[in-house]
Order: sequence, then structure tokens, then C-alpha cells
Amino acid sequence: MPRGGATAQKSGEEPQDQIRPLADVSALPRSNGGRTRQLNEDRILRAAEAVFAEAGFNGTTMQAIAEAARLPKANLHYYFGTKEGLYRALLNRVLDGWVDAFDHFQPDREPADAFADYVRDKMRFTRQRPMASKVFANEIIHGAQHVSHYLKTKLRDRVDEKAVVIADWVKSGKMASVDPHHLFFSLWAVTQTYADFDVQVAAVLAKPKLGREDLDDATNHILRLVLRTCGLPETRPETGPETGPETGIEHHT
Amino acid sequence: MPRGGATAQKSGEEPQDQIRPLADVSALPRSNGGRTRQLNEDRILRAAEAVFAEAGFNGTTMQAIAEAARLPKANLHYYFGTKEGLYRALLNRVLDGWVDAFDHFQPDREPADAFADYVRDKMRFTRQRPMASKVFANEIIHGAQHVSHYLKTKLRDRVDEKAVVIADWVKSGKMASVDPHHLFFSLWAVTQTYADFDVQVAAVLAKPKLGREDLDDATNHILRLVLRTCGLPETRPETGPETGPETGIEHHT
DNA sequence: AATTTTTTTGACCATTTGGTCAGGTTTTTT
DNA sequence: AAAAAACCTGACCAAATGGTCAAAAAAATT
Repeated sequence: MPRGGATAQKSGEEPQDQIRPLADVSALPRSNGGRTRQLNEDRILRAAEAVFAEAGFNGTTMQAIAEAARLPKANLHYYFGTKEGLYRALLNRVLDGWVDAFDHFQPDREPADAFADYVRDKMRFTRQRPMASKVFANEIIHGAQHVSHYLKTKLRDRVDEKAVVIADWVKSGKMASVDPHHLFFSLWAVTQTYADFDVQVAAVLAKPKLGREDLDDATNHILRLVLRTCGLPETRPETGPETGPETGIEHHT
Repeated sequence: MPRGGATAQKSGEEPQDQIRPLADVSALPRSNGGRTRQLNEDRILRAAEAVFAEAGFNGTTMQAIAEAARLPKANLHYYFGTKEGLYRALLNRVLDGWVDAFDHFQPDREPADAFADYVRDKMRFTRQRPMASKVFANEIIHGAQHVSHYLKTKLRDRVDEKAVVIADWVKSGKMASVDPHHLFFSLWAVTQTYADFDVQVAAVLAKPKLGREDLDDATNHILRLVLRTCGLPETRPETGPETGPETGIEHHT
């Protein structure tokens, strides 16, 4: 936390007594170990994720991000150059956590377990970083101009690779016949819809917003859907125990 | 802005010879039967759908729509007042075709047929009006500020109504146990993903863009997915014959 | 302590954009 | 044909926005 303060980003009105946002600034260390850049970039990216998710690239103003990050606008430009640069940096961050889940599809695994783990991973991402999902969705809807190369190389390769695994499972009779590629599209669609279209889901469910339980229901539904589609046995009853260890992970994002 | 377009949008430079958008104006009828307004509004809405879909609300400029519609910007304001007004008009148009497909879920129907028809309807919409789907998706992702009321009333009511039908099917043993609401979310997700995320799908499939065959494949996959999920028999083999009668319908929208 | 490097920030600017308007043209009505 | 209504549009704003910059404050290095 930079010492800054409430940082009235405009000029003008700032009553002397209200500028003390953090308690006892004087006690904080006078400097960090040269990690200023990293800390600030992270702070900005976090703010940017929220703002870009809500307003899209064009709807987002640098000023809005600056306010969300509690930093002057010029500071963002100091770290990321341009709005586009910041956006790209953010996209990279989001994409990183995207293909990792594919690792669950190993040839020697039990298909049912692989799918179950994959779905749970995806839904965990949906729950923990819905904003990131929205930023990505927005980018794709608007033509994927900044990530098309990534889609056509890294993502496609990864999908093709895992499609073979699934095709082999089908061939060896371990699961019902399903088009692997379209299966992936379906998996992405049904999991990410709870992040991207959360407002719609909540509206239809008559909830003010989606809660943990709603997403657990969704996860169970999706597990059923996938396993049935693949002609696999519906494994664990799926209720409480498995959702345990989530604390400990800082979720301040 | 993206386009480097010709069409000098400022004043100043405009070569005389490029201002002729439609060929042979002199041959057109000198007047229409008082349908000028309707025709122009339609023309503008059609252009707006494409532009809003590609750029989102904030990324869209009235100038861009004007160029797409081949009309001066002031003309749009004449018909729709504000950008917001035009956007709302467009959303209404899109929403109209949204809940109609629900009609397939009639208590006395065979579940398998109802689901199949619903999926085909949805996929037809995806194929014929992908832009409309994107406009809607964009609106929801960004908080559904203009349609939240619609979601919480008309859509919710309609879904609840049909959820009962499905629940009854389940109770009477006509289909496997499935959460009706989440089933709808899944249906929407897997069908609309081929419109909203078409770029991603195309990239993964290594196609320059999605073709008719790709969407047919997708439809068949989704039919399998849905029927298996609901424990229903996979009806027709699904190949050629059923996709026949699509001509005759004007699809210029 | 002096020096160099990094970070911070208010003020400023060029461009873009939604929206207006007055005057003109076309179509419909009388 | 005249009057009224509807439609068209170039020219013009005020506000918003991405980006710049120079000078100063902090931090790291010597």
C-alpha cells in the first residue's frame, strides 16, 4: 500500500481531516525491497480486470481504472504505456490460467474422473474470477482481435492434442461416441455461462446475485450433463465434502 | 476507430464520384406508400445490429452506424433521438425472437421432440442472426442494464412456466431427472456459443469461419448431448433431409 | 552524503463523439 | 396547386478521453 492516501484525483476539494484512509501510515515501512513496480502493476491490473469486465474495452476509460486503483491516471501510463498495452497485459494474465485445466485429460486416466476434475476446475475459475472470464468473453465476442493468434496456435494445438485422447477413449469403448471438439465447446459454454451471464442466471433464479450454493447446483448439473453425454457412470453423490478446502487461498482479487 | 474507411466523415474532402451508394437511383419509384419511416428505421436497425455486435455499446459510434446504413448521422438522430434510444429499439427487436422458441415445450408433447425442436430453433437463430445474439450477449455480460427488467419478469415467468412442464415429464417418468432451470441455462449456453464465440470455435476448428456444415455438426452434437442428458432416445439419424426447407424465408435481416 | 534511477503527478492538448439546429427538400394532404 | 407534414443533412458544439510532459519526490546505488 503506497502511502499516498485517499488521493483526491481531481484537484479542489479535500478537507484536511478526511485524508487519512489507512490507519497510522507512519508505522508502515518507509520502503519496499524494490518491488514497487510489481506491486503497482498488480494493483492496476486488478482494477483493470474489474473495469474492463464491466464496461468492455471501449467503454473503459483510463480514468475509471485509475480511480478503481486509487492512483492518478498518469501513473497507469507510466507502467503500461497505453490503454491497449494495459489491456493486452491483462489478457495475457487471464489466458495463462485458461489452458492449464487441460492437463486433466491424460490417456491413462479414468474418463469420468478426468471430466469431473475438468468441470470442477472450470467452475472454480468461474466462481473465483468471474471478471476475468467476462473480459475474455468480451474479447472473443468482439472478434478476438488481440488473441486470435493465441487461439489459432496454442489453444488449437492443446485442444487437438486432447481431442485425440478423448477419441481414443471412445475407440477403446471407455465412453460413448462424442465429437471431442464440440464436446469442448459445450464444456466451455456451460461452465463459463455462469460467469459471463451471471446476471441472467440470477434474474431467472430470482436471486439478487449468484451465491456459492447456486454455483454448486450448477456444478452438479453440469457433471450430470457431461457424464451422461459421454455415457459414463455418475460418480460421487456430490454434495458437501469435496468443496472443503477453499480457504487459505487469498481471494482478494 | 477500427475501420480506416473511405467515407470522409468530417467535412472537407469528398471526391464527387464516390458518393453514389446505390446504383441507378433514377429508376427507383419516386415515392413509397408512406412507409419511408418504417423502411429507414429498419435499414438503420439492421446496420446498428452489425455495428453494435462488433463493437459493443460504447465502442459503437453513431457515425459508424450511419456509414453502415449509408445515411447521414443526423438522420439516425431524427429517427431514434439518441444512441441509447437506438440501442434500446434494437434490443427490443432482438428480444422479441427470444422467448418464442419456448412454445415447443407443451405438456402433451413427446419430450424428445420438444427438445429437438427447441435446439433446432435455437441453432437456426444462431445461424441466421449471429449478430443479434452477440448484441444480446454483450448486453448481459455488461450487467444487462437495459434488459434487467425484462429478464426478471417476462423471461423468468416464461422459464418458470416451462420448468414446470419439464418437471412433470420427469415426475411421470418420461425423462431422466434433470434440474429444469439449469437445463435451460445449458441449452442457451451450448447453442449461443456458436454465435457469440464463433471466432473461437472457428479458430479451434482451423476454419477461416464457421460454415453451414459446422453448424450442422454442432446441432447434431447438441441434440445428442441434450437427449442423453435427459435420458431420451436419440431420434432421427439426423443428416440431410430435415435441413431442407430453408429457402423461401427472406433472411436479409 | 552525493548521485543516479525510479516513481509520482498535476496540468495540458488534440481528437473523437453524441447530440443539436436551421434551413432545405420531398411527400402527403387538402 | 397550394399548404402542411414529414424527412433530410451539413455544419456546428460542449464534453469526454487517450495520451504527453516537465518538474518534483522517493528510492536505490555509489
